Amino acid sequence: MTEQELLRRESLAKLRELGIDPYPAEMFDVTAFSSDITANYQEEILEDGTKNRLNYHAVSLAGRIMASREAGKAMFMNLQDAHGRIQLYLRRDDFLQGEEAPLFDLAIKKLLDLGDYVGVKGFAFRTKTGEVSIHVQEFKFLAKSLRPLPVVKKDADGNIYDAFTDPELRYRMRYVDLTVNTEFRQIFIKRTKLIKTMRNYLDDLGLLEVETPILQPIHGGAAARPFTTHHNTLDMKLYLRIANELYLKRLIVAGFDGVYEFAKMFRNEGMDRTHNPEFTALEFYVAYKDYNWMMDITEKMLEKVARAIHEAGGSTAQVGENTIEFAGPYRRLTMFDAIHEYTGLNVESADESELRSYCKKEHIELDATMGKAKLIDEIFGAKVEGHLIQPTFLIDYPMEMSPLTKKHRSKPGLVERFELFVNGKEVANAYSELNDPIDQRERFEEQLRLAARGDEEAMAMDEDFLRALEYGMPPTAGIGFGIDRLAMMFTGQVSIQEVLFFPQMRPEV
RNA sequence: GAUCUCGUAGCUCAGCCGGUAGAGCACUUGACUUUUAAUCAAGGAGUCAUGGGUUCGAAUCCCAUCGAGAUCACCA
Repeated sequence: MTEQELLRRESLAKLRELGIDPYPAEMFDVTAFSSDITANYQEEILEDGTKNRLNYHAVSLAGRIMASREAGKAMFMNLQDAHGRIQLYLRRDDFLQGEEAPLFDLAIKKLLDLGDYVGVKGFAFRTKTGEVSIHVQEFKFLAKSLRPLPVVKKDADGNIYDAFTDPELRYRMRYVDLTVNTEFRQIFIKRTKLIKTMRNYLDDLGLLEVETPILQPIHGGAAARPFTTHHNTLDMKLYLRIANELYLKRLIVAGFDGVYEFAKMFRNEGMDRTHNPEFTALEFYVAYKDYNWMMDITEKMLEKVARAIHEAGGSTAQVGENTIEFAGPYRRLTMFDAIHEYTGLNVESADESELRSYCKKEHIELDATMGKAKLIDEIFGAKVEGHLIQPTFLIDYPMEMSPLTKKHRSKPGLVERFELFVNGKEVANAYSELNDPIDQRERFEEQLRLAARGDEEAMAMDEDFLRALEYGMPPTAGIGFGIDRLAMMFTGQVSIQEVLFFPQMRPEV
């Protein structure tokens, strides 16, 4: 243990010797928050020049002591509660009566440490230097802190000194990060606002919020490597879901005409600043709709989200240098037109060997198993994706890449699919859902052929899902949103770790 | 998985053409009854990520391992 930790444990023991419980069980009645008092405190100057305090004559607040300044027989502290900070003013004379006599000199002056949770009662006033403060009349230890927090100081101009910035420590000890770097709390508050706004919007549309299995015997609905686990009683392999799509569609078969789920997904793949092994998706499915309807709904929903999060209610979000406008309509661009626009290639008429030689020329990595559809996807990823800064619906994908999507109503070889790109990143993926069970079976069989060729991410045949489709699924539109990526965009963050409370980390030694 | 950079006191960092460690804040003791990055005086605190090597001698040079970040690959 470090010197400071040992000293804090000694303080803890001494408090107990004084009969002060450092971890009292009874509740502490909080009647006010720091931010309300600093914002609303009022006083008047009387004719004789004395001050008359107009409100907060008796308040009770609780939080952590984050700074302490002794000034002779007086003391100033900064108390941090969930809403902000307020200065406390304590005078020795106020604590000299009766049994409480040792409280100031011993307990408060010597045994209180930065980071301790305390409760105080007193009245608000304004100090000589103009700061709204609490003149403390009663002081109670609520929880002792046995480790020193990093001390971050800010001067009058707002310059920050000794900021707690090491990303490893911040992510491993988010409790320290958010205690000390309180501005990061806003990211998570905005994230929750994002989810709530979406939930309210879908509820207003009449959709039903549902929960579907995380442990799945067949990992379906997306192309990704899964986490595997084992159920002892059933003695069977189970997968953590990589998607919930096939289960939500079963519920459409069941007769719910609109369902949604905010779902943690798990994918056993690389980690970087936009990927965490577990992440959150919103998927929703609505019967009797198609992907055109879904584009309209997406525009409306994201505009609502933007306005809910934007401080001034605007419909934009700032990501680095880019101001992103979330009010629709968004540009709708076919996959083929997009590639033509940014490369001059006509992929529709080109054959596989032409695409291959283009990729070779542009140093786009390939392998022999890639078919034309996959090559198109690679070219798109390398040449187009990064340019799509303002929200753009990329529509009408080649069928081979989209085994769960309905064939295009008028364009042979394509499917009714769109992905929404914002700031050069995919944030949503939507289809007119394939509901023809015979077509769906053929698509699964094609996936099996890809798997046999060595494609690790090809989808598995799901006989139960096919059985459900055979009973009949109405025409349906469905979409999945990457909530973490949206959260990054709406909070201006470039790393997914900044929008996850507890990003995945390697174990500490 | 590959490459590059980084890991020194509780925090933020300096020291790195080799001679067993420094600063600010935090901490301890003292002074100060309206201070606020409080101030003033004195003091304590480190297995320099871990293990090995080179050397008379390693925080410093070399190798390996662990952890982190960035870029790339896979993916959302």
